[in-house]
Amino acid sequence: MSYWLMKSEPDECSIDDLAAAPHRTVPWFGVRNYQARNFMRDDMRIGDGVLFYHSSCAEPGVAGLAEVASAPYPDATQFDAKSPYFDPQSTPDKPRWLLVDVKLRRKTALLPLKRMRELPQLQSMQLLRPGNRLSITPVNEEEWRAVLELLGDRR
DNA sequence: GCCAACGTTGGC
DNA sequence: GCCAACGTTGGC
Repeated sequence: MSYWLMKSEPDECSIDDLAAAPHRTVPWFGVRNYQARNFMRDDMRIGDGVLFYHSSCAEPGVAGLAEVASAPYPDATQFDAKSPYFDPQSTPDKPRWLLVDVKLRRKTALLPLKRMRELPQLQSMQLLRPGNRLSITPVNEEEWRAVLELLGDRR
C-alpha cells in the first residue's frame, strides 16, 4: 500500500466535480510528465491512498481523500487531435501516456498549503520542496497519517 | 503578471 | 552526449 498526492486545478476538476462524477471516479487524464506518468504506470496499485490537492487557484491545498481505482491504461486524450493533451507522436499500439482512475473517498475541509507549510510534521513532504512542480508526488506513511489526523474530525 | 525551478528540445 | 534556449508549472 502506497500513498500519493495528486494535483488538480479546480477549474479543470475540483473535489466537487470528482464527487459529482459517475461512481465518484475520474480518469486522471492530461499528465504529460514522465516522472508523474511513471508513478501511475509502475508504482500505483488499486486502493492506494490519494491526497486530492487543488492547485493554481486562490486557495491551494488538500481538498479531499481519494484512492487509486484502476490499473494503468492509455490516456484517451493523447489520440484526440482536438484535445490540448493531444500527442501526435503517440500511437494506440504504443501509447506514451498512461493513467489511472481516481475515486473519491471523502471531501474534507480544505487543508491549505499555507497551513501545511507551518506544520512541522509535514515538512518532509515533496509538495513543500521549493520549486516542486510535479503533479503527482509520493507521500510516505508518516506524512499520510499526519494529514489524516489533521483532517480526521473535520468532516 | 512575476519569477524560480526545472523539464524538454534541438543544434552541434 | 552536452548544454543553451525555451516552455511550463504554480505560488505569490
